Amino acid sequence: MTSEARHAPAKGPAPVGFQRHDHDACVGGALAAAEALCARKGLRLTPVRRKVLELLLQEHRALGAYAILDMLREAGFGSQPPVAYRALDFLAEHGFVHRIERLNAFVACAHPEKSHSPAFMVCRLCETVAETRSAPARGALGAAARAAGFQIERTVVEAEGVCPACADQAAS
Amino acid sequence: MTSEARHAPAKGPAPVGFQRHDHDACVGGALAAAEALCARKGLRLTPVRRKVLELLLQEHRALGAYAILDMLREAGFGSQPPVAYRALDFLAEHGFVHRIERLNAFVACAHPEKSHSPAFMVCRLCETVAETRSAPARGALGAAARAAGFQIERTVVEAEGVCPACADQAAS
DNA sequence: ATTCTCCATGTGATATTATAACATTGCGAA
DNA sequence: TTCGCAATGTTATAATATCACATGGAGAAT
Repeated sequence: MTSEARHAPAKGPAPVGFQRHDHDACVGGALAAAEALCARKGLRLTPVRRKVLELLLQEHRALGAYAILDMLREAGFGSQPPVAYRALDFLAEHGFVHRIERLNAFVACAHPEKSHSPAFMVCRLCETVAETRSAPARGALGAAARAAGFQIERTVVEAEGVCPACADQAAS
Repeated sequence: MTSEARHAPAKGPAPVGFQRHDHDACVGGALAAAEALCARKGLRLTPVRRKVLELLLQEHRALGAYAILDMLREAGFGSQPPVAYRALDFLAEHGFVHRIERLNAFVACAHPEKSHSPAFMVCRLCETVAETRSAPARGALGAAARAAGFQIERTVVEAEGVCPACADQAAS
């Protein structure tokens, strides 16, 4: 047995889709893309909003609103909950971040360009989150909804399990 | 426009799968089944636990822990949060109720007999919840998980939208 | 250029959801 | 009997989220 039953949740930038990658380029690119998108759509990516997005991109995993709030405080922004929640609401509304219901936390969107129906894989050990796409309304759920006359507007799909890194560590 | 934009959340027993049905039989049957199942598995369906299950079956929609707690108090049980949470934890662990992450609330399971991977349809107007089955690990999500080496243990699938009753009311 | 309006932000207070920690009780097994 | 254990009760507190209202700054209307 290893000395910790649970991994430290914060150990350097975590993987996207559990893969290592060039993180600085990833963050910079995503921020630039977000700015371009906001400019095109007439949205205001204000300093707080930009900072929150940057923090989430930097971490590359789900952060709670209060963790974000702490970081905002350190960066010189307001430090009351609504500051964080408002920025998160804006970013989520426009698809730059997603809320992970299972964790009451937020994660930067992996492909904010096109609107999509996201699905997440959440590691129960290290809380890393990977995003993928889903089409839940296409399968059994969609059929049930049509049968019941229920109009689906949005779907929450979150798989809980163990990521490759934690599985390796547990096996060792 | 009707006089209320949002339905009252509590108006008599709400539908299962949005259909009307014989509710007393439904509650009684489910309670009896739960007792039988507990007896078979050596689980203790104590008075608090039974009461919580009964309340959820009776309401037939998602209730928050504190709503349940109020009802427990009225029924003469302990009135501190752990009383409700512990009963809910037990019931959820053994599949008698499900937690709706989107609402931070709980709903009685529609088919507790067999273990299953539930999916929910949650009306954003009246908060009625219908349960169906899903096989999310079978589709795109499963493929992504296999590709990433992620081991799925459990899935949360919740569709948010408008139920038939609310859609009718909005159209009228 | 002034004023107006709107949206974003800042702040204090509070609501809602959830858990920690510890005492007590009651039941079945040793 | 008494031991152990699981369930319950209770106090306190943590974590998450929203309300309400004041302030400030950018662009439009005048």
